[in-house]
Amino acid sequence: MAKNLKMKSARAALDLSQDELAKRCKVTRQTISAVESGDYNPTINLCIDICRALGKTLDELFWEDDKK
Amino acid sequence: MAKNLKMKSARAALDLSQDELAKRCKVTRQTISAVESGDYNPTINLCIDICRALGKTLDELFWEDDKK
DNA sequence: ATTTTTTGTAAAATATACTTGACATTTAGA
DNA sequence: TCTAAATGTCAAGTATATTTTACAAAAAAT
Repeated sequence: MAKNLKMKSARAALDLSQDELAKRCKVTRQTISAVESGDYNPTINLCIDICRALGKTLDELFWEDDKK
Repeated sequence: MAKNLKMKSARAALDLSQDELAKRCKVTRQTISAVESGDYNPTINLCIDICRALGKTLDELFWEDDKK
């Protein structure tokens, strides 16, 4: 799976560490790290929590409109 | 959790049964039923598969912008 | 009215998301 | 340099998403 660079840059834009984002989403730093590195299939609720913490929507962080 | 009526109506608009949608998403009918009834926390990959099968995006089917 | 399809739901089993704890490496600041 | 914060990753455990099998009821079709 591809790395989630959109999420990584959205987090960087807010100057948040993985640990800080993890706390706001009530998961562990390892989980955030795994989601960003892309070798993961997180639940929609976690994705929504991440989006809210980063001020983005699902489409902005987790949707790829290129076909297939 | 609230029922996912956006998903239910998107499926109805295409005249697809839960079973048919389930096959296209490679999950069981029960899983689709649970997602629609809302007492569930599906994975993002399943959500994406459902969106693609129904011709919608994540924001259209799984995002609530009015929440807090 | 009767059959067939669709849907709701439930218990037990399996697959996997997520945690906990830990250690190594990289990056940023002093 | 030196140090601390940030990140990558791994193994083992726990929580939960998803499957399998099954039955009953609602809706649609004949």
